Amino acid sequence: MKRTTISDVAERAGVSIATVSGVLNGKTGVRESTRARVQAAIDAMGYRPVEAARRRLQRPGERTLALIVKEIHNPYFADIVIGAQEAARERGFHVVVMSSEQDVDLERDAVRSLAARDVDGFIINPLLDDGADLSHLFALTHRNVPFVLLEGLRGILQTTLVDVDNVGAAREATRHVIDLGHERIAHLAGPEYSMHAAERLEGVRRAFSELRRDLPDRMVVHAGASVEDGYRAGLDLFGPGRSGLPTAVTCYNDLVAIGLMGALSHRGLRVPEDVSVVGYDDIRMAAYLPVPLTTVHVPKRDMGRLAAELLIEQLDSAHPPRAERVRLPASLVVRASTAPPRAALTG
Amino acid sequence: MKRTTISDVAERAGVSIATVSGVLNGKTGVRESTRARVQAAIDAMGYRPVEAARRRLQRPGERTLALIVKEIHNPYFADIVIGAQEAARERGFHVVVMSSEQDVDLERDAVRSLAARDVDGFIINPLLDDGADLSHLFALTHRNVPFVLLEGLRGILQTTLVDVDNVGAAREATRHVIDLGHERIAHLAGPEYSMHAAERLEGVRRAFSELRRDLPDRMVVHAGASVEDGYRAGLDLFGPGRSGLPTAVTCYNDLVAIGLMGALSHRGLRVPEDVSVVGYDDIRMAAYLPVPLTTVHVPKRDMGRLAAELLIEQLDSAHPPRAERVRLPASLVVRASTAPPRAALTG
DNA sequence: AGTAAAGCCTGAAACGCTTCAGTTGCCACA
DNA sequence: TGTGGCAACTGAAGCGTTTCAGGCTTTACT
Repeated sequence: MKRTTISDVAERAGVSIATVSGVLNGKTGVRESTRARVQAAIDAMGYRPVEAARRRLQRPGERTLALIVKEIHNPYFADIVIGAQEAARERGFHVVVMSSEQDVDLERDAVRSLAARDVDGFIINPLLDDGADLSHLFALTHRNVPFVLLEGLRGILQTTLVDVDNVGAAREATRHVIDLGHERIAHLAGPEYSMHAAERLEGVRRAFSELRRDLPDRMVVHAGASVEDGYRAGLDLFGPGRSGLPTAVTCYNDLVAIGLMGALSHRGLRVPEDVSVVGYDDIRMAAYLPVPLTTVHVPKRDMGRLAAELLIEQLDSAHPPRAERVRLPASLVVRASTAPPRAALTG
Repeated sequence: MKRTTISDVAERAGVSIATVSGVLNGKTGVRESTRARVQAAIDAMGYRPVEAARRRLQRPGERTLALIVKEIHNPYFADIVIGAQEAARERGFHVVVMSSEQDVDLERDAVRSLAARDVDGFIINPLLDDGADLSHLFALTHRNVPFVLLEGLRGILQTTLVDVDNVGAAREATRHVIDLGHERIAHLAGPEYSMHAAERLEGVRRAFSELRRDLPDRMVVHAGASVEDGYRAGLDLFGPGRSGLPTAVTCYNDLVAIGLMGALSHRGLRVPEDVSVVGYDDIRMAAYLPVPLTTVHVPKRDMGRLAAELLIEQLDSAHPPRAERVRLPASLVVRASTAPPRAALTG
């Protein structure tokens, strides 16, 4: 069964396709009786115009940007979306979002399907897994579809990257708890193959090595990126029968920190009295938690804005897409979840 | 400056457009030297194929669903997205997300722009504001683009609606705290023109009226839907110099409840000892909070799945889109944030 | 050297729509 | 009755691709 087209409708209504087109587009100069007849045919046949045939083929059409995030649940991305949407809207663009949910195949699929839908440009927070098959990104390059990355290595791809100095910020966060007097500090690291996770872990390591201190392997646990991951890791880390418990924990992100705080509470430990907790991202709720979270503020909204702006700039200018790396500032905001360790207080 | 087309490239490379098309699509039967020459022309001119001209015009193309949410920050929608994405993927569809951010114009725009991009169907959580201008939805009906709603009145539109019994669930939640012995119960209601908010408030009212009890106006505050809204409302509700403070608060959603708990903590009040708190939605983190949240579990993922399934069904079947309302079960899950009031305990 | 088979490339139709210059038919007016 | 004007409609071109039946070269064999 072939799809019903405008000529099927025209035939059925006994008019020309031009008339049907007129009805479809609310043009004047169609007699009411004709309009009704055409509309009846449309309804009867369940006709639906093929938009592809109108759009770019005839009109300039609206322009849209696609934003591909790693996990739709993370408020980190929500703010980036908001920022990108703002900037895009100001320039007459729309933003559609797809989530790869940490699945490389989904990411690849998303890029392909959106590219086939004439999306004008992409903002992608890519999954950088082991093999790092970036063919879908190269395909974009190949077809002159511009994109901006939100995570990744410079140089790997000839394109723009918007991010923050994760190593530096994580170092600063770790330094904060060290300076507070903590000795046993754990780090709940993010997903294995995430560049962000690697960078933040590197920052933690750097804070230690700078002071010629040691970060024991057991103090680093790869937890994941969700509240539940943080909760699980926390329950485990502070499990019964454990000795040498950390007095401070830095987390991959705020979600993990929130989960950790839940676990601590369930273990009867208090924040910050018993354990100091540091997050990362500064998601909106961080400041409103029962114990406001000390965390690294990442200018997510600005990142979204900037990514969209740079992308649109590339779109409108000629073809040379510079491979620049824009680093926005990120810095620690100290709230109530960190304090000197009890030992230091009483000692 | 007109857009570069395939024939511009062909001319420049000194070949026919068919050859360029071949190169573009990686067809075999193109000499390496030719391919290189064509590719050079493509690169030099920054040529980018107009996807609209290929897609539906020639091929069947991939099918995609659009999901329009009210606020990208609410994890409620994240779960719906996940569910819809799962169901869609199983059936070979993609899902793109747009957020209206509580702005009717944005919603209208989103629908229009996506419809123009040949999205096959919509799942929409519509904004039902005062005037309730639904013209963009009628436009969809008019063009035979099927859609499923996640909020709204039956009958207003001839279409499918997937939701839960908000009135019943909110009633149950309120009943829970009443049964616990609370007398002074406040409700942090959602955004003014939200149907969900109205239904939930109605449920609260019903719980009271069934018991011939009174719900004073000052115990109902329209707070909004975010953590910050809950925090603000909480700070205000439990502000200094206030008397007759509530001993239990039911909230529009979990985010608001989280904000409220933050405010209570900052006011030196404890949950549930001083104040019981009930949320709504059962977002993922609800169970992992320091004080696990008593809340109404809404099967968000299932709602997403179901919405996608029903939509795809409509897509594949003939044209009669039944206007059915599917109600999924929602029920209270009692966790640690609710307890009998102190008075009741000591009394 | 002649020819069949391969390999490479092209012309033109087709995809489903919009648009616009006409054409037709009708009515009002002189 | 003739003329003009207008409203309603139509035919065909054109949008940027893909596709496919050939056509022209080259290669490989005899």
